[in-house]
Amino acid sequence: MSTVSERPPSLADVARVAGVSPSTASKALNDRTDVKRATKERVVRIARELGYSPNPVARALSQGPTGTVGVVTSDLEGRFALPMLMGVEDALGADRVLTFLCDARGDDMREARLVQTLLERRVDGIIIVGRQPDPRPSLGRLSVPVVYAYSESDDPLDTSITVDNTDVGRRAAEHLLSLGRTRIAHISGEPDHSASVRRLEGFQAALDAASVEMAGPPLFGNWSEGWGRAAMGRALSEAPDLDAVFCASDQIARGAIDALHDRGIGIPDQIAVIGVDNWQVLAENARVPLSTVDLQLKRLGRVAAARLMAAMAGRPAPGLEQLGSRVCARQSTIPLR
Amino acid sequence: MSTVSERPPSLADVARVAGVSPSTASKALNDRTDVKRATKERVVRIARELGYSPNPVARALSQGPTGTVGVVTSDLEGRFALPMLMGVEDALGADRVLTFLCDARGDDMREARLVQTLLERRVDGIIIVGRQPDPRPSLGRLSVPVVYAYSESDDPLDTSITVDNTDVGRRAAEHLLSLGRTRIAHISGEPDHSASVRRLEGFQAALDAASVEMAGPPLFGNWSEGWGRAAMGRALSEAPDLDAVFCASDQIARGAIDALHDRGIGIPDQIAVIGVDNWQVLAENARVPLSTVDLQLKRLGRVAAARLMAAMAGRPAPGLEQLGSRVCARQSTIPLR
DNA sequence: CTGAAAGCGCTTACAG
DNA sequence: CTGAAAGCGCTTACAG
Repeated sequence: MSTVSERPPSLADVARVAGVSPSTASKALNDRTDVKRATKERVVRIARELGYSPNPVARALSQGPTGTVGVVTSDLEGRFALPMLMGVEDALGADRVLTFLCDARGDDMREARLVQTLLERRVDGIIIVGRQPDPRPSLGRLSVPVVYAYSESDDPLDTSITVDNTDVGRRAAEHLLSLGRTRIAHISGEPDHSASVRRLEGFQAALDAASVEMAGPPLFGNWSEGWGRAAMGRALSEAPDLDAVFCASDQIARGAIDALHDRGIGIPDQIAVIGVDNWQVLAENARVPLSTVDLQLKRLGRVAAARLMAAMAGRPAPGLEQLGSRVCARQSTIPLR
Repeated sequence: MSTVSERPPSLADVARVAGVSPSTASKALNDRTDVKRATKERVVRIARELGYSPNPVARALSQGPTGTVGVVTSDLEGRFALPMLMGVEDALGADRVLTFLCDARGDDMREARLVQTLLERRVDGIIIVGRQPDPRPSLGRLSVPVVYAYSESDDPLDTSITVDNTDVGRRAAEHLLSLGRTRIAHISGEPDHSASVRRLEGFQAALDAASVEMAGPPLFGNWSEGWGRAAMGRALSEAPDLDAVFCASDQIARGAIDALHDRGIGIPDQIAVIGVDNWQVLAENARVPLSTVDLQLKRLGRVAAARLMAAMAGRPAPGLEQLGSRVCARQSTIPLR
């Protein structure tokens, strides 16, 4: 237990001890030109000795940028926001720029209020993290830059960073094809989510390119394990000679694995299974560890933060940027030797 | 798309339009005494008309509190921090107090740096969210109040809010006993986690109180599904006449359910299963929806924030506060009629 | 009941 | 190269 510090040393304290004016001390500490080398070194040394750290509140008041950004999410319950948050933190450098995290709870009014509050707090920028990869209404022009992550803004002049879901479908297909599988079914999620639609498109395109036909029609339902269990049964009756299944989420894939297991069907020797998300706790702990397309959400967070910083520095990059994904292969597609 | 606003109106602007001095305007807006009623109303009206909102940065500089708190977590990957964060946000009121969220990534050095950064930012208080319910080193006395949530501080003079894990074990046992089960096994997690130890204690105590003997020795391993699957088999050979099993986490319980399912054992008619965490995506989607002891982490977050606000208001409550849990019954213990 | 003045801690033209 | 002065936007004794 250290003792309670009095008042933390101010610039004025440093200046007094160093025997210079506050203005000079400020310049010395901020690497401004026109400070004698010796003076600068002395000030810096004394600042360190005194344990001086500039008061960001005061600095913000006089200087402009506050060194804070706001992150508004709607998915704190879910698992998508977290990896993105970590990426944002990485890119921002938690020591330099701090993030205000606010959860809109899926309420548009609440979101508007939060954005307003962040603006009042004079954040330097805002990242809006969506919860579905579907377009969402733009916030319009604000007094600070805004970047939309995961869900794109419906205004093409805004900066949006999302997952390229056709790429997801394509990679899943190519992975299975590369293993020699040709009787591939597809179990998807909600039919009206763009994630479902785009993943199917990419999947279909890759099959087409390989002149392989999909085994049975794509099955749409929801994103749950229960649906995965049910749909797997249906897929098997549509195409009894299946040798692989592409599930549009890890939860669905977990259900599919259980359904196959119950029928005594070997994974991956008889049927290979691949999911989407790389949600570790689900994928690694499946009875057969699950191969999956990793959305690389942490990277998405990093890119979003990088674009935000660029915009704050006066270099906005309007438009939609879609990030690629990556297959993470485990035993559900690649048997242990 | 609204247009970019010029400079937001300042107090001085409001004062000028209202024909009063900035001091008077400030008092009027802040409900200070000694302002003529009419004056006050005029200032308030004009402030509203101008869309004035006080600059929190300036206010913080002159007044003291910044209206911000820091939350340092180590579990952004995991699922425990999130519900707590939501509780914190609820209690703080996201419109009044904003939270800086920082993830220490399980690195003590990084944690120390983050706390330092938060202090420099002049947060009004700090909440340290742990990732295991084991004691963690105290940060010592800081210049602002600190509350430890989930993991308690090793200094009893700090304010810590945690889950009462003996209560967890007790409730699980009482729930199963109330259903008439008497041959109850226990599959736990890591043997050296206090969560494991305390949950066993509570469980044992409740069995003792009912003069029921535990079915076989408690099984320790880790918190994973894989362990749950393996341990369930072992529990069955230790006590073939089992009629219930208390798993120390939902993940373990999921594994146990799978193992029982594979053996054709009916849940809950033959064996009832209860887990801990109420991690919805796991519990609700199990092939038999999982009964579980809910840790009420959101509430824990709310309580932690409430204690922090009390401390910031000069009413600290040192010591450890352990919060009770609650059984959330689903079909794995209560059969559908 | 109102306002002039000082101050929170820093930065930045501007003079010297 | 250095420092006095003004200012960022607000609050709070203190005088009137």
